[in-house]
Amino acid sequence: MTIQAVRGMKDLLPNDAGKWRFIETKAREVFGAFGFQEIRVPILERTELFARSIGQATDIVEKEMYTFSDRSGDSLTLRPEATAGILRAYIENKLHASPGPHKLFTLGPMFRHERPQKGRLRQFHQLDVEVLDDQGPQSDAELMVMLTHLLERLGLTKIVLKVNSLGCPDCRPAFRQALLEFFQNRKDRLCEDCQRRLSTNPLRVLDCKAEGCKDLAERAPVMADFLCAPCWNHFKAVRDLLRAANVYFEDAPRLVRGLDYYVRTTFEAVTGDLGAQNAVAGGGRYDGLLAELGGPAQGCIGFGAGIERLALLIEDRPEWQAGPELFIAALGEEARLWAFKQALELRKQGRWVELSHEAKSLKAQMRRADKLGAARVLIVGESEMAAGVGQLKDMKAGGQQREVSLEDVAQALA
RNA sequence: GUGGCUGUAGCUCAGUAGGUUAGAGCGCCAGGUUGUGGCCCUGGAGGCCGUGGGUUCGAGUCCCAUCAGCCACCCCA
Repeated sequence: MTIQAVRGMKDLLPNDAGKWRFIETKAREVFGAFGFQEIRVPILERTELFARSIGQATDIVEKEMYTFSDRSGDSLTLRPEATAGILRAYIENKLHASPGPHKLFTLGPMFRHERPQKGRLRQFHQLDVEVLDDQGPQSDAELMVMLTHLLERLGLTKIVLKVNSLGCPDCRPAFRQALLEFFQNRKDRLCEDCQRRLSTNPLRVLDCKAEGCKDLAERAPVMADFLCAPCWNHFKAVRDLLRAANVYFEDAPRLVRGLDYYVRTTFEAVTGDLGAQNAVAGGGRYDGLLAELGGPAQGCIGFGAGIERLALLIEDRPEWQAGPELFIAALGEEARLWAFKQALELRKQGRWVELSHEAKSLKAQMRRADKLGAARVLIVGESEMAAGVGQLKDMKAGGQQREVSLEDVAQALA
């Protein structure tokens, strides 16, 4: 049997690469304008790093990581998300020694052993952005403004930003307790999964999709009522800043994110066009995590955006399929040799030039030029070689043709 | 990890109650034009019918397993 790709891992073929390039260049432009600098970190880290940062009880750590021991017996895992590695690098390279905030972005593959479906792969790619060493609500707002701006630049308008605050270690316990009591008293109306969640992570009951749980969640206590003064002020400031920036967003009191480390602000960019996978980007504040990993006690916030999911929402554009500037159609040995050399010459000047490597009929060469989407074709046959001229044909403008000197083809193209 | 659906040419799909050489459209190649693409016409190449077993005189068609894809749950990007 022929060897197949590993399940959930897709090839990005040339036809689709244009869209990815579009996403990545737009992202670099936007991130750059907002002062973010690129960082690249390994996709393989010690397992412990993820276990400690993402949270032992999360699905990701419990059952979705690609973990294995290497030849020296160390337990390594393919990164399921980008934040942990960046924080590790930040601490290890003592980036915190210089004054913050540090604005970083990275992009690349992540790995989660889930069952693949639309918009969900085992190897997927994220644009990931982090602000390290900054507590202020401005960075929360700035990040969301930037995300919104990026989505606009990508031509995505049907995406809604959802915002919530999860409070902090000072105020969340009371909320959690209230939630627990509320659901405990109505336990029989929860789905099986949620009954289990009550003991593992009661907050997750809030965004369960089962009807009964949803109804109940509507009437459950909301975090906003439990936020301590600092958290409330922070939350209010963030939302005021978003309004000041004219960013449309919706309060999502039941938005809970899967990773343990989030505090205060969490947000998600959602769409209705991706089936069950409605999030194209998600993030939040994780103030305690850096210290947890042995770094300084600095506030941090970040988000990740799924490149595949963005790509699913973006329509193809003709300019991503641009063809060569020139196709040289040569007939006869002498002309073919000339074409070979001429093509190389033009390519050295940075022009995209194609030609047929086989002696094919003019018709076949023309067809090929058309298929490639060549802007122009230079026809050189035996009589042309003798006369030192070629027929330059414009493939777009109705096939107009004119005679040009073979002495300086580059000039004729200008 | 759980459940449902699907798997036939490069692509999108037909394929009658199991019966001889498996079809179409698009794409590809060639010719129609001694040297001119896109449209049209003609011809051609291309298929271990996902894979492995089984039932049967006979399996693309039925059964089982397996792999992959899709959809939902779960989870999230």
